[in-house]
Amino acid sequence: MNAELIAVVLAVHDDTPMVRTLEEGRSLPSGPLRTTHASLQKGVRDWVEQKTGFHLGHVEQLYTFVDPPCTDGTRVTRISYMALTRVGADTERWKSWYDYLPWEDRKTTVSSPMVNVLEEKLLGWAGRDHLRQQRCAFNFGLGGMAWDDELVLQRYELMWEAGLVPEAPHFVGGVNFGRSMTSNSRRILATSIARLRAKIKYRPLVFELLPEIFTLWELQRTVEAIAGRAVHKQNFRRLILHQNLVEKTTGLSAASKGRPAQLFRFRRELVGSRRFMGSKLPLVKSS
Amino acid sequence: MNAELIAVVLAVHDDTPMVRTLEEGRSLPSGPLRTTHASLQKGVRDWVEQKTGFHLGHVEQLYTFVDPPCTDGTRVTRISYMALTRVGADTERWKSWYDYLPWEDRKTTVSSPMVNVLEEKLLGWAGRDHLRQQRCAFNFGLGGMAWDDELVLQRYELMWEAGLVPEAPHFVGGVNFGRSMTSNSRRILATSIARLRAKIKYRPLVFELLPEIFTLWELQRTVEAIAGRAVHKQNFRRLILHQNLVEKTTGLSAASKGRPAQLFRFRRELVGSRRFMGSKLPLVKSS
DNA sequence: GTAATAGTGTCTTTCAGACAGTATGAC
DNA sequence: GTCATACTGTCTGAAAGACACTATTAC
Repeated sequence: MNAELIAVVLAVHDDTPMVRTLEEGRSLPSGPLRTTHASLQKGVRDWVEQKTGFHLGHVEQLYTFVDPPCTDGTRVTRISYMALTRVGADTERWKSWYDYLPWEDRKTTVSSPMVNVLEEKLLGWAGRDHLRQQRCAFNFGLGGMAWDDELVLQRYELMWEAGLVPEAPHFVGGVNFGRSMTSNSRRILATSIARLRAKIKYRPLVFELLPEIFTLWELQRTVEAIAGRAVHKQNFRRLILHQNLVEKTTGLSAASKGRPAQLFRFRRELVGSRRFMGSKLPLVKSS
Repeated sequence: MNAELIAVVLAVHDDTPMVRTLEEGRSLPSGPLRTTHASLQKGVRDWVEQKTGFHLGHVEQLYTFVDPPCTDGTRVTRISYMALTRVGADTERWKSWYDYLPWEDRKTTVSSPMVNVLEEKLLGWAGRDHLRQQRCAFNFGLGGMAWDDELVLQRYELMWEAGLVPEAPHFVGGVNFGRSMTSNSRRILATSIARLRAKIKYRPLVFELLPEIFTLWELQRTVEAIAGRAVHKQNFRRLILHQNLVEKTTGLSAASKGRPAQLFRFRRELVGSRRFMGSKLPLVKSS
């Protein structure tokens, strides 16, 4: 056994982006590549679907790394994968992304006390170093710079470098920003979120996280959950409808309040022959 | 030895994007991960720099895959990397990308006989299958659809599926579109080109392929070589200059013909704290 | 002067972003 | 009717895209 597969299994449940975890949320599911597996991707699908019973809608490779060599000279290769699924209700083992990376949720935590402390600590680490200051400003959207939701990994790595996460050997202690995980699992989670956030802007991946039939408002809330940002409603609608990637179904949503919404279906046959929303989210200015 | 590193070493020489090859251009350099290597990336740097003497400016992981298991149950994990360098003159071992993927060079080969035959064969394969037709149109920019320079891998895979490359087990024979390579090397090359084309649009990677001092025209020609497309000169200038990522140097270029050009230097200190050209190339309409 | 390349100014079209208003349900 | 949510139409300002023009060299 020389290759280990790590899976970041993601779902969105109740407008919260969730990740499937083990050991009270301290690690990610992983398993060895078997000789019966025809490929790495098939290996991931196999044991995740077997173990959890979930159907994985989209599986994609993230990153490969090696452990330091064992005494006998062999070393384990670890290959991380992102997988999207629709079920995410088994709430014991599913945790919100933002439990681990709370600063990534700009929808609710902008200028929260946590973020204020975080920015303060970062700038303290930067000190008079102009380059560090620039990196902090760019990656965390400080000093008037725009927040870039795709820089998830860079932000985690900056936190690591600054010793603000327990995973770092030079952890300064004090406040804990989000739950930590064993070894580099939180880093892998960050990689996965970054990839997903980047990709939903040009590939129709959101639909893997939604039920077959959905309203535009549900679609928007799912995108917002993933991006961690509020999206401009009317412009989002315009964008989606101009793409012709969704089509109306006959029904209407059961509205508890207000006017019932039109239901839509993803035109799945167009995967592989269409782009999606032209690479940008229609954000609202407030963020 | 259970992990093998494969390197796609790229450079741009004389406005031609080059890749470093072995065995008369039929394979890519590769080598085993040693126990002395602290990480995969260090491993790649180590043996490429040792073997070739080139300094690698930027190294980035591409994709990992496994061979079918050996009789003893072990299987080799192969991890591919893209590496950028500035030297690319040892012309024996360096080949143009477009020798292998000639249809990717839209600057010179749009509506060439080769492309015409290629499109014809693709549509022949698609037949009456509407989905296949759509995929061909989308990926190869047929029927009025725009050419997307980032779909390098998708195009190669479509060629493979259609049996138009000798690497495919169901190769239909006849015309060879570009040089083929052993095993899946051409696929890895395609992955690398796709990654680079995508990334130069938002990260300042081009400068790793240019000398320290360059003119805007040289910068543009390097970008064009990579993207395989002609770029609108004035709009490209505007884009670059508005980014503040390059600064004038005192000198002027030695002009053989025409007015000498201003020389520029990349503000390397801004890597990691800047985007680059806002995610789009200013193309010229003719393409 | 011409040829050739470098560089500037500006017009037009497109689209992101924002706003105001109408429609349809529950009560 | 009010409240709440769904949906439509349109204005504006900032870029993308395109075009016309000036500048500086070699000959």
